[in-house]
Amino acid sequence: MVRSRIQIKKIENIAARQVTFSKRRKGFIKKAQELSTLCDAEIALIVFSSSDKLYEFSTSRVTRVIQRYMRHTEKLPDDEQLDPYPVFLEDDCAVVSKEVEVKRQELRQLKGEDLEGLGFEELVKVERQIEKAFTRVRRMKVGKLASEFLPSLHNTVHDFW
Amino acid sequence: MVRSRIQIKKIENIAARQVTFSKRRKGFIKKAQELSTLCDAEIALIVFSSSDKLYEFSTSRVTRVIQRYMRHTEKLPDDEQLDPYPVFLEDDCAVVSKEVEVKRQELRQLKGEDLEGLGFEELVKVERQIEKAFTRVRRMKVGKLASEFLPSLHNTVHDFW
DNA sequence: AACTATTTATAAGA
DNA sequence: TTCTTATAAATAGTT
Repeated sequence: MVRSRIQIKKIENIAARQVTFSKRRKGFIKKAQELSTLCDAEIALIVFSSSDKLYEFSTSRVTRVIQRYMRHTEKLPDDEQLDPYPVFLEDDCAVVSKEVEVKRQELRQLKGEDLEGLGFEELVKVERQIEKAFTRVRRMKVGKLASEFLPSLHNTVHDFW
Repeated sequence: MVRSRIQIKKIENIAARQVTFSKRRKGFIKKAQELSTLCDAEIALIVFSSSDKLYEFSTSRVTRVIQRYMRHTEKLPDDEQLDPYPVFLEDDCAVVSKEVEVKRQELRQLKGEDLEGLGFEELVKVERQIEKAFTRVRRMKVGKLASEFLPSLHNTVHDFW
């Protein structure tokens, strides 16, 4: 890039890394600012340094953009519905045992364990299930937060997402 | 910036704006990639064009960075391990039935269903479980992709970002 | 923190 | 959209 061209790979020297981070972060955020202004784009930018410091930029509130992002990504092709819940057939000890095994397996996979037997496509399905679950849980959590802990801040919290 | 210097203000001509957006977006995302690699930073980047199209970049999953951002700004406690897997006690039909119920409930919750009965702290736990599962599944999926489909394209895929 | 030789990004034009 | 190219901007190494 300058006095000499550099390789784009992690800078191991910590001091040098911090210097570069500081310089490039400045340029990077300037680019974000220019792009958003010139092109009327809504941008949110979250950066955690290797020393765990948070830097952010956004044309509006970061959380507003995040909210827009969530709305956008949740509209993704909704093919992949959750498999219909297996029907419980008979109150029979053997059948029940079998179901325990099935549930255990399904549960382990949703926990990200026991994945070795799955092919790529199946992994993608599991991933989508988890992604959806995550969205639902988070929404519920934020709702709880609002109703249990911050009853007087409904509007604030609601806007937050 | 080039043939002539420009003012940083909204480009009113739509075609020109789109051209600039396309060019600068590319450069901008490259800068994000370089910054994250050189400085070992975690970055998430969300861009909505003026025509409402979404572009994103992230060193990991966007929602992972968002979650870290939320933790950082909300200062949520970062403890909470996974509950140990419930032990299967007796090969007894009643117990098995009971376990089916427990598994069903756990499974529904991991799928993001049936969450009404949970309090905030429990929801945080479920969320973390899901987050971990997602990481595992994603890692497994990428591994599969590499080994099953693109054994000869490692470098290409790696260089892509 | 400043400097500056180079590389990189890019505005305008084709 | 893609390419070309002159010039502005960013920045690696140095001080």
